Amino acid sequence: MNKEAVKSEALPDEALGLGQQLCFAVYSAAHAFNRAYKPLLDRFGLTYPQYLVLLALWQQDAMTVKRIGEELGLDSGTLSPLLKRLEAAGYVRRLRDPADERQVIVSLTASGRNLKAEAFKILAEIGKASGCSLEEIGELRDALHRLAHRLGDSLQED
Amino acid sequence: MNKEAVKSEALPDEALGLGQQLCFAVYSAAHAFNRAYKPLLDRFGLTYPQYLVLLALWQQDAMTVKRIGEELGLDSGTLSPLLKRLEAAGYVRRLRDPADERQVIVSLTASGRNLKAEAFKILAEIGKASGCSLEEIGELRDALHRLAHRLGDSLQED
DNA sequence: CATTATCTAATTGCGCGCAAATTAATTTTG
DNA sequence: CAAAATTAATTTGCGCGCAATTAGATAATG
Repeated sequence: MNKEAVKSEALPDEALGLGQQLCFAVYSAAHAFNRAYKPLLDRFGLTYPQYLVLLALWQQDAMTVKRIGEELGLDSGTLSPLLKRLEAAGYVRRLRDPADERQVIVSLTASGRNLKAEAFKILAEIGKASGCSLEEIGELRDALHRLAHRLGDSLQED
Repeated sequence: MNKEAVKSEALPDEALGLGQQLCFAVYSAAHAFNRAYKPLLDRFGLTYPQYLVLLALWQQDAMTVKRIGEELGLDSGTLSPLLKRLEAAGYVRRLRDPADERQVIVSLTASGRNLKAEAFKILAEIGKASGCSLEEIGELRDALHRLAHRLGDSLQED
């Protein structure tokens, strides 16, 4: 009776180890980024998800809540209160679209636009902390995007 | 006046794009894993972080809250209520260590141990959804672990 | 041996992240 | 054009994740 015959899944016990799991590596790296960004963003009274919204708006200003949600992969239940806090902090404005009153258009304020210059410094600091070359960053990033898309696609197929 | 002279940071505007950022790729992949695991874990009444605790306990049973926190990178503020829910679900027991009453030892119940067999199936499903070869998974995982450690180290140095 | 310091969990408060329900506006349709 | 269906955003409820505080136990110190 060999090993293969005993375990039909062909997965050894160690396969369940935390350190073996890709999902846990991603989970840990996400938290590590959060912790690394925190002291850099605290100065501006921003959280990391709020910073992501600003990144999206610096790329393309005046988006609807739905559009921002598509960019970040978040729903309005998450974004509505987050955007209110960003507005209270003075970085964005929220205005109903006169052409379609269901929609809310989120736009940067002058203060929000000014923050973009600081973002380059933050990016440089994080880049240094990550200790990755630009090539390494590019490869990792693309591999993760492919992974996320495949995981997302697999949800539809059920 | 060439481009380099204009921008002292030497970082082009596109560098701030969401799609360019490694941190956002990690953030998105983490959420994608969460969403992929959700339907698989719902059957057992588990959340993804609770599943991670079980992974840790299958590897090494009867750990203190502090030890589990070191394994997962979480503090007692997160773990205390999470472990109470895991106990209420019948998967673990929480007992004060008689030798040191400050510590709480978390152990698997029979029900928690039995779940390990299901975890192999979950792992196989996620592995399929990820669409990664074992080599690819290994490389990505190791690259992310190195990244997380470097980001964590950089917090000490300030 | 009593005081102080340290350590472990638990608790509180706040901001995500998501499901589900709600409200209001627009579009589709019969 | 009126009724029904769809859409966008908000709200509610719950579980992380983390900072800060608290309570209780142990260790270190004078």
